[in-house]
Amino acid sequence: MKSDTVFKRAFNDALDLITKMEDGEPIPSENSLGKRLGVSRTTIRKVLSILAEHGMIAGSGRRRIYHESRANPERFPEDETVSTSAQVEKRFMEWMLHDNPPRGTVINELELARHFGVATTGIREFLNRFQHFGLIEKRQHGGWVLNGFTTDFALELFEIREMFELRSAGAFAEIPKNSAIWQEIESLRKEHLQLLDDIDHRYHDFSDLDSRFHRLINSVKPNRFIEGFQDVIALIFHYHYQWNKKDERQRNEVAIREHLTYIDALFSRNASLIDLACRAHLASAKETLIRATSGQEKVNVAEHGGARRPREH
Amino acid sequence: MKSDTVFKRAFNDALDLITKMEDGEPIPSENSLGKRLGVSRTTIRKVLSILAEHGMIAGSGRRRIYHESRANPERFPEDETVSTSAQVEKRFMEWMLHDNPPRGTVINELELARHFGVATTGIREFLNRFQHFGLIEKRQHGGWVLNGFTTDFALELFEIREMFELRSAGAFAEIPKNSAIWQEIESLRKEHLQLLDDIDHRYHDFSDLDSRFHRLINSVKPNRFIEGFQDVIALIFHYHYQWNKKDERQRNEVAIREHLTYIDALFSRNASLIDLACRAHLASAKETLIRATSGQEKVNVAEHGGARRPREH
DNA sequence: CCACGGTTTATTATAGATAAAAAAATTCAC
DNA sequence: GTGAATTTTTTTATCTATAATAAACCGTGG
Repeated sequence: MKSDTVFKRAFNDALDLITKMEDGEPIPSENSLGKRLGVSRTTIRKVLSILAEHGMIAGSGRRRIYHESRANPERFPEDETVSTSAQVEKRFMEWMLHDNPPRGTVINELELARHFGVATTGIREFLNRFQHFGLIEKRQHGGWVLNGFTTDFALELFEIREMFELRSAGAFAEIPKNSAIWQEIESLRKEHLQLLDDIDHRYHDFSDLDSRFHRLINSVKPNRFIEGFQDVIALIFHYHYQWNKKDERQRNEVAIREHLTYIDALFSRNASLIDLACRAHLASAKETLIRATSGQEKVNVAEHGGARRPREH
Repeated sequence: MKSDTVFKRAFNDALDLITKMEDGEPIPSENSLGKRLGVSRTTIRKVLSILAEHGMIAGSGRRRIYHESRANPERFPEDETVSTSAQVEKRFMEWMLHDNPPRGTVINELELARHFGVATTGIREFLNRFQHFGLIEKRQHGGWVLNGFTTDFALELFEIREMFELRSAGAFAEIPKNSAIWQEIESLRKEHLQLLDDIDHRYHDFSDLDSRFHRLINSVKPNRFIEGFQDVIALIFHYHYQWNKKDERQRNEVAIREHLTYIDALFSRNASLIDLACRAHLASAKETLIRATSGQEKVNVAEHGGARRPREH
């Protein structure tokens, strides 16, 4: 059965919205609410009907008004507002990056499902999507093995990341000054400065900004495979930032400054300056990630190759 | 319910194996048969018991012998020996490359499932795995859209392919002469020559050789993301070769000769020679693929970017 | 007429169940 | 006591079912 997480999140959001209104103020139309909260009208109607049951909405049809009441219904807990698949991703990544299970660990679908409190279908679906992130691998007769969040992983990830980003950043040298992209860069630059200004309180906002910045750079010459790879990067870093609290403020501040240098280099439209700034930033990001890995040694090539799943055809 | 395709293929294979035996010859042990056919003993036992029912095997336990009989049991049809997921892949790729549905076509799971004669789960699982091949994309509220097998696709594919392969091929200049890899290359070279020798009859064997050749090149400096990308390449070409029969013999002959030049360049361990041969071959492969695409124009960047699924976090 | 609420239909996300296949444990015969 | 066969247990592949959600359709009051 599909979970009603969409409804629950919408309900919470609607509650926040509605309690800001004046007593007696008319409720916006179902369509506009739907658009505002990013859900369908079906869901909005469900939310409204519950709200009405609680006596927070009076009237019906076109004549609905907010009715301030002491009966303040409870918000749904945050956990229940995220979809099963998102839950699985979160729990899995936490296990992976936090508990750091050794490479070679085999993954048991049923066990994981029970552990995460979801059906096996959810696990399977996740594993399939997650496959190309390089942290797990299919075995010949079904089943999955962990590759582990190792130094190898970080090195291979960054080899590709550097290739892709140097290619994209390099393209900036050729972009005419009147291109719209420069404004986007400039506005990101401002965001960086704002964040830096309040770094002591907002340092955890960097993860998202980082992802948007690198995506923007790689979007100048769109390539779906590079964009797909950005998803890998974003996922790894998203969870890595969440977990690795050590020196977080400090690390993020350094990274912001590197970004600013990088942005200046882009504006200069000088190919070698760009190249330098790009390499410098990526090298430092690599360092940070590698320090967080389990540092297991590289397996020899033969075993590595042999473990690969033979394609079927 | 899991399908018994493994059993059926094993049965067919066992039939082939057993009918080559002499009357009265003892049957190999269950373990060795299992190893030989690549299935578990459980499956072998099932096969043997059916074979015994047909009177092709006499005796039991350690004393099983082949008993030639006129009761020649029928092989299972080939269709029933491929797993559901493999079936889905095949049918989907055929639809994609052959019927060439226009980009933007939305994919209906239930409809596809009925059309392919499988449960929706099979379709979902395929779509999830297939996502990163760049031919389909997730929409915001669930559902999938086709990106289409377009010229754009081919161009983006080859941009990455070239990046990766130049990186790997370049590494050959540094490999010491006594490395084991040179023997592997040499043996592939011989296979190329053999194929060329009998090109009129065996030209369709090139697809597999091609894939093995490029995988070998990219295996010198192992990187899981590059290996993953080889899967994309292999899949596209596998089906492309199957479908595009036009000038097939001719095209493959040309490609083989390019490979031979490429191999000679590798043996030379001269970086610029290698670079040249690699580029030449990839350019010609790109040409071939592009001619097969539907040639739809590139969509503008804004729309392209906008269609991307926003990550949740 | 047209934007909005009411109603119906289509589609997906996810649970749950089960046979097939693999793996492990046990027994047997020489 | 060893290699093979038998039995049991574990795990996956795959189907079916259904609530949640989105989307389409429809009538009506201003």
